[in-house]
Amino acid sequence: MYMDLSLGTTVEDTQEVQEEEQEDDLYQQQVLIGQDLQHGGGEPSHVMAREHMFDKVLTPSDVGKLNRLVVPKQHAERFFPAAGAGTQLCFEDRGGVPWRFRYSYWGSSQSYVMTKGWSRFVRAARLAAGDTVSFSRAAAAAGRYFIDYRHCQHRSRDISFGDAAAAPAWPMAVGVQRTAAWGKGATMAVPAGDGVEAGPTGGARSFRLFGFNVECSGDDAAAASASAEVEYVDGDS
Amino acid sequence: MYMDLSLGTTVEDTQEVQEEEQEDDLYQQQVLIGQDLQHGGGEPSHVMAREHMFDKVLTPSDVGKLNRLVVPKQHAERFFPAAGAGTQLCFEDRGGVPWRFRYSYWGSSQSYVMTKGWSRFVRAARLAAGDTVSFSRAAAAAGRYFIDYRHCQHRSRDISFGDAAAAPAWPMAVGVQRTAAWGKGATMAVPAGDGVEAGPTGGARSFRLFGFNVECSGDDAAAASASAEVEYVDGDS
DNA sequence: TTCAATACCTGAATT
DNA sequence: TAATTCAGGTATTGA
Repeated sequence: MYMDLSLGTTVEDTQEVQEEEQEDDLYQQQVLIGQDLQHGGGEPSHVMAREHMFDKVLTPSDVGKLNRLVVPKQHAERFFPAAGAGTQLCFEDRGGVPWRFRYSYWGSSQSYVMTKGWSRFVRAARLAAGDTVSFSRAAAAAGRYFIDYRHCQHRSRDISFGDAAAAPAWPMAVGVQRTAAWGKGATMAVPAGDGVEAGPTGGARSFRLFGFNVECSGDDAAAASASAEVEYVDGDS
Repeated sequence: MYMDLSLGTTVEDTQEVQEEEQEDDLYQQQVLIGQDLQHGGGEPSHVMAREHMFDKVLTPSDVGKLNRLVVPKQHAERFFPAAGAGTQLCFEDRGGVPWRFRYSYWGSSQSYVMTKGWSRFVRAARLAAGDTVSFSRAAAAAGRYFIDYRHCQHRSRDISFGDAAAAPAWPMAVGVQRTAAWGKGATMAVPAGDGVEAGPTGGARSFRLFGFNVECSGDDAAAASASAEVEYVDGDS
C-alpha cells in the first residue's frame, strides 16, 4: 500500500509502509511518515532519534470508563519522573501532535497511572483492549516523549458508529490523496495544546476526509467511521 | 468447655467460656478473655467500663461486595462524630485489637457508612447476613469505641472454603490449647495499625492453629477454615 | 439534573 | 508464605 502524502516534506521512495512485521515497525513508521511540524523548540519529530521505553497491551480497564492507563510500575519508575501533585507528561504522536496526560501515583493501589487526557487519546486512536501502546523518548533530549500505538491483529472489524448508524464504509483507494487535515493543515488546526479529538496523527493509517475519519491500518486495510464529530478540547490541564 | 489460654497473662479460674447464653455474653467474654494488650495509651480493654451504643443485624449488603456497613442514621448521629472528609473511627475488638473504619456520610443516599476497613472485619469475623455487630464505647473516655459481633443462631453450618475445598472440619476438642496466635502472639504480630486479616480477637471462639483459622463459637461448636492467608495491611488512609 | 471524570479502594493473581 | 502488583470496582466531584 502506497500513500502519497501531500505534506510539505519530500516523500521519499522508501516510504512504503510495511504491512508485515507489526511487531517492530513503530520506529520505522515514525521516521517514514514524519512531518515537519516543529514545536516545543525541539527538532522535527521525523529526524528525532529515539529510544524505545516500553509497550503495554491495553486491558479493558485501560480503554474503558476508568479513564486511566495503569503504567507498569517497573517502567514508570525507570522512565518517568516522580509523579507529584499535578505532574503532567507530554507525548508526541507520529505526526508530532502533543498529547498531555496527567501522571499520578495512587498510593492506595500503589500504581502509577495516566489519567486526565488519556481517555481522549483512547477515543481518538480508537484503542480497544488488546491494542498496544508504545512509549519511547528522545535519545538526546531528556523529558521528550513519544507515544504510538497499534491495533491488535485479531481485533473485530466492527466499527463503532455511535448514533449515526447510516455511515458508509469507505473503501480505501490506493493513492487517495491525503489532505492536510492533520499536520500543517489548511482546514483543521493542529492543536498546540491538547490533542484534537479527531485523532492522533496516525502515520499513514488514519486521516480525516470530508468529515469522515478514515482509517487505513495495515491489517484493517481500510475503514471509515461516520463519526463526524470534531471536538475541540481546550488544553485546560 | 475449658480453654487454656497460653497468653502472657495469668489465666484465672473464672475464665470458663460460657457456651450457653449466646445472646448476652458479649461483655462477659470481653472481660473474661481480656488480654493485657495496651495500645492507644488507654487502659487495658478488659477492665474498661463500657457503655453499649447499638447493635445492628447485618444485611446482605453489609457483608457483601459493597464493602460498607450502613450505620442507622439515628445511631450515627447520636454516637459518632460528624463524618467529615477522611474521618476514621477505631474500634477495639474483644481482644483489644484495633479495627479502623472510614466513616462517611453519603449524601446521595443520605446514609452514614463505614467503608474502608469494614470488609476486612467482615471477612475476619466471617460475618454473614443475619449476624449482629454490637458497638459500644468507653464510659470514661470519649471517642474510644469497641466492636463485637455474634453469629446468628440459625446460620447455615456450611463453611465457605474458597478454592481449597479439601479443608477438614476441625472437631473442637475440649481443652485444645490456644496458642498465642493473636494477642501478644509469638509468631504473629498484632498490628498497631489496621487489623490483621487473621481475624478479630474472638474471645475464645476463634483462633489460628497450624495454618487454619479455627472457629469454636457456641452454636457452631467447631469449624475450621482452610484460609491460611494472613494479609498485613498498612494503615495508609 | 445527568453524566463524565477523577480519585479513591479492593480482591485476585502473581512473585 | 508474605508482599507486591494491577485490573476492575465504587463514591464523589465537577461540568
